[in-house]
Amino acid sequence: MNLFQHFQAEVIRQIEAMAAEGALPGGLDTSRVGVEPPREASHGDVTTNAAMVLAKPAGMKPRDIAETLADRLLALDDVTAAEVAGPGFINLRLADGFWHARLMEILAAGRAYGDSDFGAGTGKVNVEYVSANPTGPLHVAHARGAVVGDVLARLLKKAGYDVTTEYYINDAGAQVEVLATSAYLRYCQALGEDIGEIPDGMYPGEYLIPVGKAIADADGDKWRHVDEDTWLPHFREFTVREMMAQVREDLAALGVEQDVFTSEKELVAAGAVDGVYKTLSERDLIYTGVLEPPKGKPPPDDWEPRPQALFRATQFGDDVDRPLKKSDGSWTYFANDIANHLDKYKRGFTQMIDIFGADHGGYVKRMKAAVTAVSEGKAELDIKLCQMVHLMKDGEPMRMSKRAGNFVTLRDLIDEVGKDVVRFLMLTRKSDSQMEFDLVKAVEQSRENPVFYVQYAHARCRSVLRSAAEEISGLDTSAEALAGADLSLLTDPAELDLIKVMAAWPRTVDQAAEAHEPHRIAFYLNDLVSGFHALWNKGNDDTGLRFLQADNADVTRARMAMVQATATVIASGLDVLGVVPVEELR
RNA sequence: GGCCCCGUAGCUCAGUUGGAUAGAGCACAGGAUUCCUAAUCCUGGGGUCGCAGGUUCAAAUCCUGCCGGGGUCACCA
Repeated sequence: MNLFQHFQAEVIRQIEAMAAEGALPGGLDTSRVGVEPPREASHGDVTTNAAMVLAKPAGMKPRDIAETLADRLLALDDVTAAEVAGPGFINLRLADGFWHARLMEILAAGRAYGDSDFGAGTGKVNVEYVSANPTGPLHVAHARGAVVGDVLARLLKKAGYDVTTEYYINDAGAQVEVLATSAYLRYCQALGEDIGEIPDGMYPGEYLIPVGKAIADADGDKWRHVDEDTWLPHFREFTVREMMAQVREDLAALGVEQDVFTSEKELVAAGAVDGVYKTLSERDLIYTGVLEPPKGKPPPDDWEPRPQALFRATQFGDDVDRPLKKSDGSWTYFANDIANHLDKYKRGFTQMIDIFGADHGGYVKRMKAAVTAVSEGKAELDIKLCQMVHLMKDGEPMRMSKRAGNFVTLRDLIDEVGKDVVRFLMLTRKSDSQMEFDLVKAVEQSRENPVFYVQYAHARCRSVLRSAAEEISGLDTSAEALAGADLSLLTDPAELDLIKVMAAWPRTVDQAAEAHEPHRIAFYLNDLVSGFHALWNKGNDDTGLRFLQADNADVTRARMAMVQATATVIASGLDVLGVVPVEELR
């Protein structure tokens, strides 16, 4: 239960009742009435701005509305206080029993706690991420986008959205030709020829050596004595297939498995781009024009003003119209990507989310413009830009040179710190902020390391539950048994505070999903867990607060219910992050 | 030069889509362990929310203009 949503509905019901009694004008717009946690915990459990939002349209003073509304809210079940404060806030305090009921809810729901129907019925959502060139293994720069996309998708699913995850394979460009040629060199090498240095512009990576060898093993020297036109298609297809297999393997190692892989090449071959061109032309959204060279900076050496087919992106908010064809007559990447997004629209997706690297920032407006155009405004595209990740080692920046071939692959990173650490830490910043990723700090076991901090709390919960089962005979610590505990024994403010954080989980899920901000889950977990560690340590000063009370089975049972619930909510959050909660730390 | 992102405590960052007296961690100063893992916790100081206007009951948040950092700018993806 999203308790804030629950009380929002109550507040609106009371407003309508007031209108019916003539205490408020009828037909007021309640869409801006919000129910939120107060900024200050001392203000209560939930707060509403209703009186302030309604004051103007109702032609009344906020405090007058607030007084009446507060009286009505006080009469509700579970509300123990309703105070008017500040310019017209109404602060509610809720009964302990309400919080105990939330604990029951958690025990009953298990890790599904926080699942909601928030996004149900809003249409199909497509999340596209990674979408790297199949020209080599994924490297660290892809890690952030992969995690952000994957966790966003999991988050949206938890919030009830109908989600499909997708990888758009950029297998149609010139880079793929270069890749095939590079693989051909390795093929010659595998046949025993001396190929010398890999020429500039080719892919020098060693990962192509096994590809060349595989072809040599399979086909012998049959490609050695034919024209490039003959061998190129085979090498292109074979190598791309190999690279994609590796990409999928690397993603799987990160815990990422996408539902749909769309090939740019196949899209083009199927005539999808021609279709887009035709449709847009018919709607007069394409014309032949000449672009101006960029101002401020000297234009590229080979710049020449030439007429080309332009999409009227400016009609949809872009800064300039964008070219659809290259000088050799083939489609631009953009043209193909329009077809990609139209294809998604045709497959029924009205909400699309693309995860891009920050270097594609300049591409955002045109892609949004294109989606608006091809869907005639019926589909929405949100683009999340992931800023750069700077790899560090114990505080020192790690300089990576792609030319020297010593760039760090995604696989290297996973092997070094583990997939769960990569996944969690990538979400400890909002995606549009740059971040540092320190290989040493990532595996440190200290308060500074949020992954550890959260895992430690979960392990502590499990540890207490194990100890309780051992030390108190006859104590059943299964969730089912604990659901029968007398929770009214949980009365300490510190205990209730922890339960309140747990009860905020469903709202966190809804809000993070709506905002498309998966990092909020990591921050929530940090908050939750710090509440748990704090309560744990209160037992140092006050032994009466320890979870385990050897001489009081009833209290222990109630506290075990709380500990079990804590572990459950942590696990529920880690599930969204795709991180496995640990039973113990070693 | 255009566009996009960022600018919040000494440092690293949150800030619930416009709410009340702006919050954490690190660092600094002090304190807690006969105990379920002290791998943790508690207390304290520390701020012109880059600057200046504007919008309104209310702005770190929205608008405009500057300043600083990063990214990007036909035909690559």
